[in-house]
Amino acid sequence: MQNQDITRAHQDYLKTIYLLQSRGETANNSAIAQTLSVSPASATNMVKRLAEAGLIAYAPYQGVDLTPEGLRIALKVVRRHRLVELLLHEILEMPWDLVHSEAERIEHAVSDEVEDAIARKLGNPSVDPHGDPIPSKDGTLAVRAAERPLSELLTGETASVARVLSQDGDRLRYLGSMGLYPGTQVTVLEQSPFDGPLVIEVNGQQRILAYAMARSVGVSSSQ
Amino acid sequence: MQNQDITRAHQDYLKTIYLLQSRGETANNSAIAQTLSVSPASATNMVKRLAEAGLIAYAPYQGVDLTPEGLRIALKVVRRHRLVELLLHEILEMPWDLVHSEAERIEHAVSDEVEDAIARKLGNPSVDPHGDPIPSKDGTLAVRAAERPLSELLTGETASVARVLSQDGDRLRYLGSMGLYPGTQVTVLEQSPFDGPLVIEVNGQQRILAYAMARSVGVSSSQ
DNA sequence: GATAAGATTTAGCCGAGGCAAAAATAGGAG
DNA sequence: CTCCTATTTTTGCCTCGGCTAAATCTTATC
Repeated sequence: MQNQDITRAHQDYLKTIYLLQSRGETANNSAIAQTLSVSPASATNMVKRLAEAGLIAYAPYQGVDLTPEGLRIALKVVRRHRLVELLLHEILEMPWDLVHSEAERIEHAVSDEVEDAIARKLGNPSVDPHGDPIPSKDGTLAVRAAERPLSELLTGETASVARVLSQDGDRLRYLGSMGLYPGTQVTVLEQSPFDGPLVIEVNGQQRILAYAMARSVGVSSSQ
Repeated sequence: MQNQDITRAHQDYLKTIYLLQSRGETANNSAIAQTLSVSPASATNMVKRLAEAGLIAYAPYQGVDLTPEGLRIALKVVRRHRLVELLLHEILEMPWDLVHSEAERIEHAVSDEVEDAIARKLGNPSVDPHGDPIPSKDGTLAVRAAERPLSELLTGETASVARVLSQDGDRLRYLGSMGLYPGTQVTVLEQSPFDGPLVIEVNGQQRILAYAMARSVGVSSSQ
């Protein structure tokens, strides 16, 4: 049907809408425009075209929602993005703070065959290097253990890092430098009041972590 | 300077011009248009823009030639293309007849960092899965042993496959199915006159090969 | 209910990179 | 030297996906 005139731009918009919604934000025009570094007018324009193509439901001034077909494409793009991140990180051994922006371009050049080959090589992984879940081929997401921000752990509590939400290279590198990768165990030793910094223990080392940073680290109950 | 407004289209044209010239053909308008599956008018149009950008030398009706800067970019694209082919074939274990067309898209999404990471992982290879040489980072090509078509071997002569020139998936798969990969030893047992088929021995097996196919296999003296 | 502020949409524009049809040129045959 | 044919270029057009500025709608506040 509307098979293969889905351009890079279409994919980027659909992915953005999906990601905004999946993290609980409303996918309104300004959010889309801002995420894609595009003017609000351009976003409106593209949103109208996506609606015409049957990929989103849209009524002027009312925000947007993915149709089943739009969701299918968005999940495909997200899957490719995260598989590429893993390929770059695990096989090509690139630092984890670089892989996101690289994957942003490569995801659009990956075919079904390459997608399958990467997944096979990596053993059909279910999370990417930041702990974000990878949609399966048929568009389902693995159920994940309940997650809360590291900033909300109780003093003395231990949990394991489930995902790291920042997209910013410098912040990622900083968090990585103290060992806060998905899978790492972390204990909160002390918490300052009024959203102050935390003292945590990671890999036997004590560290101080700003509250804002701790909010971008998701943890789940150990084991 | 003219740093980063080199689009995918620019890269494709420069690469095409380079490849045409490197295999001895003149890079005239029709050849470029045909290779890129584009109308002659579009080719003229783009050629003019590349000339304005200082990437090719061009005078109307006189054909084109790469400037040093244009050559540099073309070699970079070719390098990325062939590295991606190897990545797909050797690490992701995709069949060799698929990797060319996949690399055609991925090459444009690869940054310097990813290029380096692939080369590192593969041990800085100098040829791709089809035996085509990979330009080095500084734009030099390894000197290769003299090559001639398999069709020109003398009866009884043994040589080793150096490269396989076809880009066509079916033909590649066919040649691969009889073991004619770069590196394989091949002996000509018999040749029919008037450009007739050859009888060859590959990996201990006797095979019959059409003259036209034999022309697309380059060989060099064994060892 | 009126209004100001903020979000969204419309209007009109641009450049990249395609196309087809028409015009111009090159180059070989006479 | 002239003419015919094939190639190349010009012309004029189109779509995609951006942009700014202006108009319009929503909504929160009085």
